[in-house]
Amino acid sequence: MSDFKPLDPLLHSQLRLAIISLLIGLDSAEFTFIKEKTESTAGNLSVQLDKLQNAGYISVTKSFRGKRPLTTCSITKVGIRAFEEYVENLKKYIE
Amino acid sequence: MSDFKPLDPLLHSQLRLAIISLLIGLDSAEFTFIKEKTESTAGNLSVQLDKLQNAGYISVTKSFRGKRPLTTCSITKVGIRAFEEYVENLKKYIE
DNA sequence: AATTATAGTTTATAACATAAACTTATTTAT
DNA sequence: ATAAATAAGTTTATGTTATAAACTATAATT
Repeated sequence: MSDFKPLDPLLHSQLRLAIISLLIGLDSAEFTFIKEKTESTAGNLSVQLDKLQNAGYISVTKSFRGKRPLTTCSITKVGIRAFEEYVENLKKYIE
Repeated sequence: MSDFKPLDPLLHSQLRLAIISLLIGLDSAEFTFIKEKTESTAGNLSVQLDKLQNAGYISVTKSFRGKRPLTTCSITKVGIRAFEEYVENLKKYIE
């Protein structure tokens, strides 16, 4: 029972894992907030958010605050489930 | 204190993590044993063992069993320390 | 009116993970 | 004795990734 289960490659990435880790504790988060918390560059963040969204792990809403673009993200149920499974599998590697 | 510390890229890789995870519980392990346990291909394993060795995380000894080549690996103190730190950092992401 | 700041997106590139092909030697079968 | 198959890896090729750099568009400031 000490098998190494495959780790979801979408989550086994430092930045995407940090994003999900952050979102799982929040209702939603803004692009700039995620950027600050994860200390990522905007470009990298933009790309990784896209991937998570395409996988259905997060939902991304684009709107405006005043006249400025505002990108808001939140984790989906699919994302939560994927994260839980990832963590479960990962633990076999690190315990 | 919920900062996302950088994750050692050498360990944040499914196969290398599995290798280290395996070796940390053993005195040493043979190439073929690691290959079976991690369900990796020989090529991939060979490459990843090289990387871990170059980083000083494992030591690799090449000898012969009878007339066949025999590659034996074991984790080093540096490797143990790196793994411990990796796990410590990783936990911030998954707790 | 220029410059700087905000909020991102798109593109380019270097590193990576992985599989496929290859090497060298050893058994086993014909 | 020779050919085929197995063992134990290594090397090379390739497709993906992560990341940074460059860019776009608008807004605020000097």
